[in-house]
Amino acid sequence: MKNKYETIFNKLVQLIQKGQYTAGQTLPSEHDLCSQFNTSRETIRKALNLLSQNGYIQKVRGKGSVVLDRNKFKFPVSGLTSFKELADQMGQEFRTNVHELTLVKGAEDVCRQLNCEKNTLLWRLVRSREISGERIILDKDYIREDLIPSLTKEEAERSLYDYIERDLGLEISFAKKEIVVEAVTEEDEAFLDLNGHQQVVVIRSYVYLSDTTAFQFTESRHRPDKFQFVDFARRNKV
Amino acid sequence: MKNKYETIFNKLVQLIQKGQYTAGQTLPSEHDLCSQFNTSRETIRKALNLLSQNGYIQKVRGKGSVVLDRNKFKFPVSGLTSFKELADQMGQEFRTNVHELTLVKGAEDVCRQLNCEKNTLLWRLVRSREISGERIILDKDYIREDLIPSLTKEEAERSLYDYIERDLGLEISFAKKEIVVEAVTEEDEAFLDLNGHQQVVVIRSYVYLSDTTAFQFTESRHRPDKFQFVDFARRNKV
DNA sequence: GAGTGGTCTAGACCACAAG
DNA sequence: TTGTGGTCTAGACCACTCA
Repeated sequence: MKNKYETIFNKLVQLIQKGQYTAGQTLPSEHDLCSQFNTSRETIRKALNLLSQNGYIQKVRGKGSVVLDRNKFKFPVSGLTSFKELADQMGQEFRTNVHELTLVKGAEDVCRQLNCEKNTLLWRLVRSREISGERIILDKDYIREDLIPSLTKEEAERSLYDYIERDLGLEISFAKKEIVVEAVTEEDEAFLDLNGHQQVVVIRSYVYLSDTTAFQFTESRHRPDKFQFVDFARRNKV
Repeated sequence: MKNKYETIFNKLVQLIQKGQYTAGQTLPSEHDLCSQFNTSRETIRKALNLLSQNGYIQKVRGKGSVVLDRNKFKFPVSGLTSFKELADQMGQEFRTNVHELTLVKGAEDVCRQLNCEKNTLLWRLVRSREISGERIILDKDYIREDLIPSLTKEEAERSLYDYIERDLGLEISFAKKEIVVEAVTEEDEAFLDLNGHQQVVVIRSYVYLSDTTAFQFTESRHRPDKFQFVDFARRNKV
């Protein structure tokens, strides 16, 4: 809540969620919003761009900012949504089991992805995720020890992102994700309730800090019947 | 090539691809770019935001715009990439087979998604996609006939997006995609080379025009061993 | 302290939609 | 014709990085 435009964005999200503006209506014009929030038009436009990027509105030239039916879009997962955020959003009961938290010397392929020397010390963190009593997801994380020197089972059980961003003050900047389908491994069979499934959906993520260093590689393995990915794509406009 | 900032964006992309600026280097400062392109700083910043959104650079406060190693990110599929664009990008040989192009009365579920009355006339288009001689992808499209009155097999074999955007002048604005894994259907078995796979990866897309009307629903069914999805996510900044 | 990007302002002109 | 959003300008001040 520092930036003016983020503050305005948050305020408008609240209003939309409260039903002040409903789907199909238009928001007040940019000119009006300037008066309401006592600010310049470019600042209002930044706030509206955030709304647009998050699927709240669609801007139509000559008409205005049309409020979208966000229920149709459920939740935009594209982005850096963590398991905790996701489970919170869906109102599901969930549990995290930490199976392994060790320091290992990074294998060649992992280190290449993390842009560090072979044999750099890495945290290896293996967690299974339980929703409604079933172990659905197996998360394997590799994290650079030189960047995150201390890491405990308790922090891993809560949320890694919370710990890294809130407690350590590191800023996560962007991530690349890759989704493929692969055959199950022994690890999958050991830690997941597979219900006879032979394949899992694998999401590999590379997470980067705001100084462009890669610091984490995650492999998230999902039972296919419980996997869903939602992406909300826009055409480029700035 | 109308907008100044898009022109500058395209120019900078060219320079990066030609190796004028390589990974790890920084671009000239925003101030310098203002002089070079004889424009204002906000305009330069819009061009740089496009570069950032497309994974070419990362901006670091106090330092500059760092050029990223885009090979590491291959191609960002998140967005409205069509099969043709994708195949072009990957330099693969591909072929499209049109199996069905008919006018049908929309079933209830499809019409609800397309935000139109039940029994509205819809084009039903079924295509399989062949890469290196294997039929890997089955695309099923439902398109509102009132918006796209004429549609021929030839257009469907080329690129639907080309036809809609270039020939009809309609502007595609945004899309929602959902990815799930499902059991194979009889249609899959008829039109795909499944190689014994029992499940397919299903991408359901809802495509919207710039006036917020939904006009297309697509179900894209992929053989799991050939499926890959790459997503490039950023933190919100405007 | 000099240089970088991040935010913000108060204008301007344009393209487009709708009455 | 009026009102809308889209683009663009020429400044300003701030926060951050690095020598």
